[in-house]
Amino acid sequence: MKIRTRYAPSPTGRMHVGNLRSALYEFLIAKHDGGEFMLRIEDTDQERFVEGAVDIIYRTMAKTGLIHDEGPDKDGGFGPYVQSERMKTGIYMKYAKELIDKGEAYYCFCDKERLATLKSEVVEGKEITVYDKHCLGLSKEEIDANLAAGKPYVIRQNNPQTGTTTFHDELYGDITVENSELDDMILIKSDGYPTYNFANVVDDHTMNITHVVRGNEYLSSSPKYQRLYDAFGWQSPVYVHLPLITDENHKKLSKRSGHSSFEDLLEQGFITEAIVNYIALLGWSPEDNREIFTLDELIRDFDYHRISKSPAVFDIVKLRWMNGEYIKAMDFDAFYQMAEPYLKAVLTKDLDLKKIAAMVKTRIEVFPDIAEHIDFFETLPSYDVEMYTHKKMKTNSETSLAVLQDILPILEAQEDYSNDALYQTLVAYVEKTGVKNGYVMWPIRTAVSGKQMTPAGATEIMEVLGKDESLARIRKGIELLQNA
RNA sequence: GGCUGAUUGGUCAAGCGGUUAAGACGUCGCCCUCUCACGGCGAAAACAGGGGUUCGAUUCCCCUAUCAGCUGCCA
Repeated sequence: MKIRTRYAPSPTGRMHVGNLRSALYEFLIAKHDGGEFMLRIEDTDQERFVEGAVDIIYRTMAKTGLIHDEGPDKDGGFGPYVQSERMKTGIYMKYAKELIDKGEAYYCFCDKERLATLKSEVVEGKEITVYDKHCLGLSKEEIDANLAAGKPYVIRQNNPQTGTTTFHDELYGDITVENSELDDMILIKSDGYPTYNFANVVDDHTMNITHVVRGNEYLSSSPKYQRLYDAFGWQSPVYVHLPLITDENHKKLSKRSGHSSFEDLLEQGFITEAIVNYIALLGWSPEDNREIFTLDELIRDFDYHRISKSPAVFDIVKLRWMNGEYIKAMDFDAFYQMAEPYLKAVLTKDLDLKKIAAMVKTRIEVFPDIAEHIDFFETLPSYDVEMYTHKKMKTNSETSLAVLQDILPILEAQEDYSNDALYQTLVAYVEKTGVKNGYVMWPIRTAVSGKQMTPAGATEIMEVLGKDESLARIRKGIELLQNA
């Protein structure tokens, strides 16, 4: 039987990397097996629903290539399954009533006031409530009367108070809990919507989901879901619970912890493929030591049995490194297309942007890094004469002044300002005077850039700057050194 | 508090009874070099603690500690 998985987000905001990773793993598990992947929007909480959140999910899935295989018709393709839409068919209520008939669930008419009296303890500001099965004792007549009177109700699961329940997770093994620990959770809310707990089970079964893949935070409520499957007489799916992704403080990622949503990362200059690649490795590793994967390669190599069990810290430093690897591997045209806006944000003069882009390609990790490398092309920054002193190059203010004064006429006479020609000229000068390359190159590069570090050497910079600007900057350097 | 889970260098992570305990990021050093970066080479850096089981435990079991998640008419 083909594997069928689903990504089931609730539309409450941007997709952070934990959500994205769940979607990715669910996609990969299905695709590795030649199976099918579904998208199901879990919007049963009307209060937390955020306008536009479904679009964000949609955009993110499309951009990352996690395309679902099935769903209601939409724009000539497949839309997502949407729980609020499915609810209109009465599916959840139908199944809830089936459970009531079986004695596995019951109507509960308790109001908030009564529930409040059940609160037993306060731990870290959280009140602990365990429902006391009060309404389980209602007679058929009482229930009918309440219903007829239109009294608000919920439907609760009826869990036994003795014995144990066990379910199996592919990663964590058998997990057993005492039934007395199982609260009678609400299946249908008083607004008629199902809770996640219930809708999830009903949908996964009716959609023939074979592998339920979800975050670790559901591990402790899974026994309750297992009881639901058992109550219906349904075969339970294969469970794969994923370890949490945390921030650098080892706390569960949330919308406030940094800027770790997929769209935030894009805005910070990360590449989609690098993000997907990086998060694939956050909780999973291949048999070999490879780290760079395309989506297709992930599909081919992904074995969910190798998913780890312990939480992983989202490390933006390593993501930056990986992003840099992707940038270096890009072909130049694709790189230039993405780099151009960042170049133009800094450079307004008529300069050869492609040459500058090429200089910077191996030096950046994310696109916004470009700015700091190229600002000197636009205007010569003011700099200190100390910059002419470099121990390894054996240069200082005096030697630099001498070199620059000596070289100036040669550069003035030079017609060809291409990198190659300039380099030849300077190397010839170096050989003639018997000094080291750096002894000459350092002062020139300093003069034309005004910076300690540049994305290219002296001659490449002069090539881009052109003869007039290069000479002007060198003269300015001489002046600076003379006045020091 | 209760329940469940996790615990290999700062981070990701291999290992699935016997290893000099991989590799990557980061850090540091060296080489390359017209500076920096790229690239190459190298270094420092880990099995939470205590009991078992075993000829032998990072690997299996128990306890403790720590961390996390759940404990909602949220998912």
